[in-house]
Amino acid sequence: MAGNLDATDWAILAELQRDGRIPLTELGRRVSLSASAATERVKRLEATGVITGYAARVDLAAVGYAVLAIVRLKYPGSRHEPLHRLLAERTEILECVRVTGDDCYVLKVAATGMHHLEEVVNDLAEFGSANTNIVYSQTLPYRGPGLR
Amino acid sequence: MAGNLDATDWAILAELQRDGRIPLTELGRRVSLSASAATERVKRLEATGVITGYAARVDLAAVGYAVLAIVRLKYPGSRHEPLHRLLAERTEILECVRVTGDDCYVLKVAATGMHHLEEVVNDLAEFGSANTNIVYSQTLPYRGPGLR
DNA sequence: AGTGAAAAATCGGGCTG
DNA sequence: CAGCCCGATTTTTCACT
Repeated sequence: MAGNLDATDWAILAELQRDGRIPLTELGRRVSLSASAATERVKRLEATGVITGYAARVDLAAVGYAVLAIVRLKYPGSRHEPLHRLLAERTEILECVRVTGDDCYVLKVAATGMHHLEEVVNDLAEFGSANTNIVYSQTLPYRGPGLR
Repeated sequence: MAGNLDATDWAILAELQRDGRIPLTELGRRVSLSASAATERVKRLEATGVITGYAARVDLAAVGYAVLAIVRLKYPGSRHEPLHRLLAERTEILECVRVTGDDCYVLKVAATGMHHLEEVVNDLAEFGSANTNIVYSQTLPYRGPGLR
């Protein structure tokens, strides 16, 4: 966990977060480095765990998930294995974080429609009281750190 | 756009979401396609807007953001421009969705520490009542659609 | 789906502060 | 001594058939 990143490292992170598939030589060009130096930097960022991977961004609506929802789950007790099992089975659950406060978990759920969403929420409601909010629009789609 | 994806398309999406930087020839190998056929498929997925881009995943803690929080913002009225301006300035706000229900917006905020988080929340509280939950752990870090 | 030219990734070695 | 640059070899990409 090297927290010592210079301006060049940040520039590299910005470029790779914007376009994770740019050739390393092109990356070097953009941050004013030779191809091998850029490669070296990227390798180091990967090795130290700063860059954890690369992913294609997929449009949810385009693959049939018309509905996105935020579900807050109040989860009494401390038996968390059943929830983990559900997360493994239900691939419609895209994200799940454990948080402070009254709601123990906040989840992001993708569904093909309201009926489908209802099914997933039913499964979640087995564990505790589920509070669901439908997403109108992604005002700011996820951006990584350091990006404007 | 094109909601007609066959099993091969899904396999391609799964591979590219897991590792967005694999060579197309390697991708073809994994989904039992020739390099050119795989390339063709990927190009089509990009052109039809299914794949919207590629991004490096960056570990927030590793770049100095030790604290992650979910902020729910109750936003009275309908003047949304000031919020958009704040989103543009505060790069610590990583994500923002507009939702149904009492809370108008749900935001994801990364901060270097509690003091930093307080600053960001103060800015947000200018707009309405802000309800903040600190993230203990990412039970399920974001995964794209179709991934197990 | 195969082919060949262009481009990029990889590796080794040498240079500078 | 870490970080960068250069050039040769292997691999991938791209336009065309």
